Amino acid sequence: MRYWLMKSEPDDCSIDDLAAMPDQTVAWYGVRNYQARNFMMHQMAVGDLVFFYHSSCPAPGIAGIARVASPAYPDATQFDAASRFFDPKSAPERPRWFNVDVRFVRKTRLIPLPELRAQPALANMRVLAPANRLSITPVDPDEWRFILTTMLELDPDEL
DNA sequence: GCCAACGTTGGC
DNA sequence: GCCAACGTTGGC
Repeated sequence: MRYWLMKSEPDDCSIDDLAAMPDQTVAWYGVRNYQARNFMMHQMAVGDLVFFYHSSCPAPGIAGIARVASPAYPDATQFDAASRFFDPKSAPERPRWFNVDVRFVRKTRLIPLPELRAQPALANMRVLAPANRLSITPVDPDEWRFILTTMLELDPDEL
């Protein structure tokens, strides 16, 4: 079991939007970065836990918790000429881009980015690295536990 | 809207 | 395979 942080622009899909989806599940389409894609293809497993992070918005930060709900499968938007994620170099018989499905677990209080940065225990957290732009980053088990128990005052065993 | 960082593209 | 140009990300 691994832990992840996945960025979403709340204008596209916020934690509340995820909670309102049918089955509270959404396809994590639109990733067009090989490193992030490879995480989904090769390292994610159904059941992995995810911090749902709001990015490119007035108050960026962790907004909730989700779970990986499917294996990686070809991202449908790469074949859709009307989509902003269309990739003319991709073809159904050799897809370039994959996504997993992600299911809502719970909303949390918003932990703003500056509050994350202020924690010495999170000094090495991947998403906080200078100029990090990866939309999906691994989270160390120690970091996961620290954020859950100390910052959110939640019991990791009750998710 | 600015801008720094960084991944990707494409000419050579 | 190098590297300059360009596009994107994302915090501020």
